Amino acid sequence: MNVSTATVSLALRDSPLVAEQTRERIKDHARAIGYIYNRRAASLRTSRSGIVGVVVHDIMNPFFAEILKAIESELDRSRQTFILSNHYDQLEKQRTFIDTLLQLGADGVIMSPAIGTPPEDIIVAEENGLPAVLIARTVEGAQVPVFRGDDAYGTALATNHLISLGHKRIAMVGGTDQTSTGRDRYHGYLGAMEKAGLPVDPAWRISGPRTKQGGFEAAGQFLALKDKPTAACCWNDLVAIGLMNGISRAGLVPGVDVSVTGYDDLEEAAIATPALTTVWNGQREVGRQAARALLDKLSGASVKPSQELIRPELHVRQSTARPVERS
Amino acid sequence: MNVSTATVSLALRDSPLVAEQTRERIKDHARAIGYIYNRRAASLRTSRSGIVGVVVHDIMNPFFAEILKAIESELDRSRQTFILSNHYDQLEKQRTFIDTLLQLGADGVIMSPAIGTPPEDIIVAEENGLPAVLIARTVEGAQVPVFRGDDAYGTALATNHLISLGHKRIAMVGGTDQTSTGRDRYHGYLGAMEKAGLPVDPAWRISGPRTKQGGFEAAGQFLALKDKPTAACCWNDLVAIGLMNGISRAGLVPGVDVSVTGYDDLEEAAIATPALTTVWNGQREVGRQAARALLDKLSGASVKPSQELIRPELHVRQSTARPVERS
DNA sequence: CTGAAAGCGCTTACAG
DNA sequence: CTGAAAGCGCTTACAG
Repeated sequence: MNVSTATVSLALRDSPLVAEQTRERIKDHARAIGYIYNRRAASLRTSRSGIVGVVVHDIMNPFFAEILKAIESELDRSRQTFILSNHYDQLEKQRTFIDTLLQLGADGVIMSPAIGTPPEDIIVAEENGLPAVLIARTVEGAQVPVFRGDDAYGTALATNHLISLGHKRIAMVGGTDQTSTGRDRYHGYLGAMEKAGLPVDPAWRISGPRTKQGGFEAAGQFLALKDKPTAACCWNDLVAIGLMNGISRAGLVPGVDVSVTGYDDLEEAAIATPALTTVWNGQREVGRQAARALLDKLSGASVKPSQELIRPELHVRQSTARPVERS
Repeated sequence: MNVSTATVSLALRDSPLVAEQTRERIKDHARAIGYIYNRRAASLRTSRSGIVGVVVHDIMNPFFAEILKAIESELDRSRQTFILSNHYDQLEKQRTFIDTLLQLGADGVIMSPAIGTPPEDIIVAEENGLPAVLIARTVEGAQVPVFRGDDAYGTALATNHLISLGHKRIAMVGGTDQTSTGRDRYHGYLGAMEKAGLPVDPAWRISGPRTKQGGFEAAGQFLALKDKPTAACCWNDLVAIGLMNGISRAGLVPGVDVSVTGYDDLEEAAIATPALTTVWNGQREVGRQAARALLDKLSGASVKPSQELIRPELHVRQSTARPVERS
């Protein structure tokens, strides 16, 4: 060939500094010998890796499915490789992952922070050249952009819907107060009840469940409540569907004997039996905007550490109806 | 500090070549200045990256959840970083991913190959130093280890169970003949029917659906069959649950009017209404063994390109019962 | 037990 | 438009 490595390097990256003919000749030859570009070497030199990390509680949770898909398609477009990881709400796992990203020289990270994430964890990452963007949950004190749904508004939507149907005793099933999301959703429910002048019995708060299995198991507790509520405002669709399954198993009919609302509007909500009334959470938007914000940061734009709240929408289906007064 | 970089390098990796005192001094100092190990540089030098790629159709599909978790925990133990990707059964996406792995100098790849993967794709990867292990699906002609369930045996289990309950007209809903899995499962069903001397109407094969949504939509087609089958042997749990939802929506009772079997035994199968009779597929074993095999390959052991078939088990629940003869 | 030197495969000024 | 040289941050023989 008789060209210098510099020329090869430029040619392969389509630099106009190389004559078209030379460029083609080099490219053909590269293809012919099965040349494999060594990104480690390039990255070592440029300190850009083309890698973006994404870490959430559990990538297998369908709640994240749409978010991740949106992130994936945004990043694909910018030819960034993305590395996914679960932290299962364990700070240690999250730290190990961030460490790995730093060692690999990742360009940035999108994270749904684990419960108890101190702002320092994020600050340290940023100081070491790993810009971060948060999704779904906030970390107080971390000066980074956050993208999530307006959770308080969303559960208020669901609760108001139940109230307007005539329900007065409404339980809130699932979720935990240890996350900003959990607190916000609970407050949305409380606020709606208060505004309607309805009393709230602390026993109506069944906290904890976050999965279908959890919702299923919570059915027993729910059905055993004295002065049983006529409706349940659930933490998410998984809990709602599990709860409905548990209610069916006990011989009652969800959507008739007990009204149930979900949260997230998973694909599954529409085909559940009965079809689930739920709150659409804008997951796709969350993913898209978070990825965009990170890419902006990477290209040097100054992204201010704002809270972006996506406005949820109520999707009414068959799992909610007027209360049946048993006398 | 006054030590050479060589000493630092050795000290940080706990080499016995460095005096304990020196080692501690170096480590303390590294911590103090917030030293971050540069894996790109190390990898460039050693040509070992500590990265393993995993690519499947869709990581959000719950079928892969247990497999991925098992792989994750095996790889974690060997301190390998794993990079996950979806190929959505698009060869191009799969190729791009393998290319990325090659460029990053990944140590190996575990893949559930996309439909139509030619053996060359795998051979090229291996020749470029990226050993591969397959899960769930086989690629004829690729000399690599494969780990999957014994699909034909599994659907035969389900079909025989239905036959033993007295069903004679049994449909097979979902899946595609374009994958080895699809063909194997269909053959298991066919074989069981034949062995029992039962005729099979080609119209009973409703191929295609692989998701809950797909199963839900297939309900219409199933219920419209002339001489409607009394049972459906489904491609997987998602299809089965979707089908049951569709059957309910049409006013029939799954598990009574129509018996339904699933495949995979997802967590969800046990809490479906009715609880789903299904075939446990040994996902955890598949993931564990595949990861082990790859790690063995990485550590230089010679791993023969065998087919490892995990033996499935039937889990009987409430979605199957004797046929109701309507006269 | 520790240090000086070479080299992994790129990219980027700098010369020509 | 092309080439020679330096350097990114490690690890690994090799000397001492």
